[in-house]
Amino acid sequence: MIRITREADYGILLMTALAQAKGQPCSAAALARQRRLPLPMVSKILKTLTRAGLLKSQRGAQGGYILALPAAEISAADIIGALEGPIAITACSDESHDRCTRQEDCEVSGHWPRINFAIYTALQSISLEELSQPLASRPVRFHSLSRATTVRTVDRPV
Amino acid sequence: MIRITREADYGILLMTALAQAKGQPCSAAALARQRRLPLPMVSKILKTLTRAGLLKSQRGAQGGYILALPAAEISAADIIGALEGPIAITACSDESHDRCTRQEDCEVSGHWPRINFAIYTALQSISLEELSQPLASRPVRFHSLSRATTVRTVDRPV
DNA sequence: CTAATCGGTACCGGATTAGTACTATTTTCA
DNA sequence: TGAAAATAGTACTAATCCGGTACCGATTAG
Repeated sequence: MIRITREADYGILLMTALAQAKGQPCSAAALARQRRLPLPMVSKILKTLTRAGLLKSQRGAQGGYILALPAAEISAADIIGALEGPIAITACSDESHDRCTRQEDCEVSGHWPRINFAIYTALQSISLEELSQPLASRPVRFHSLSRATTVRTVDRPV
Repeated sequence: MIRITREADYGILLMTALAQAKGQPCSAAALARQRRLPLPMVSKILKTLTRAGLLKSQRGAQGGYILALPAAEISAADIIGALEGPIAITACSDESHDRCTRQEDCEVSGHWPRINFAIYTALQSISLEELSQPLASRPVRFHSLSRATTVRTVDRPV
């Protein structure tokens, strides 16, 4: 399973909360209560998102965080990217490519960027605005994605 | 950064090797040598891919592995899915959804499937055949994906 | 019957991540 | 002017997860 860190997971939860607050500043404590997440973690994440330019912070009493941009202009890729660094898959395809000493033999190395780009595009096509609209009809349950018809997979217990 | 396990990474390397071998059975040892990967790991991965129906195995002397389907009919999603389970992001969106006790408060929970589906589609659009063609022009270096224009991210040292 | 090869399970060490604690800085408000 | 509220930053710890290994059983060719 492709994975992102819990930090990014929480990040999306927090950003949607802020999007729904529509301009009203929210303190880290209020957000943590609302989403039932550990406060220190929430603080940390909000700080990172602020440094990334996705949030604006106001210190002092009555302070808090607000979105730095309209929700429509923030994508899932932005949020995840801010919290996890550049969106890229695999040890072989990020900046630390140097240590991949078998580059010459690694015929696919040049192909990972294509895969990464596909994923990046997919994530960028989803805006925070969409994510923060409580969906009307109850969840279409995609949870186990149907596999390709020609192929069966084993379902590992997770 | 979004990550897959090294298992899936190796899996793609091995599958491309087998695709290039075009029907000629390859032993685990031969593949490990060719790709310079640790043999036990290679064994493990090939076994999993076989169980998933992507490879056929032949035991005994002169045995080995071959693709179970034409390379054009195998996608990156198939390979990654076989090695990592269903393609899904985050603890909150897979089968073990039960343990996500804050489901009611979690407005986005219904949206993860959309994100997952986008990624799944992106991965499925890339066939093993494409991946195993040594690309003519040397790698377009996407390595650091350019971020959204409106947003700056901190580059964590990886 | 022997060697080669795949099949399966159990286990360990190390890296990464989640989470915490503490302190400094800034701002509001009485 | 001082106290309280809130963010900012850094350093640290504990637990989880993953890569990798070892070992033995099963199967087939010659």
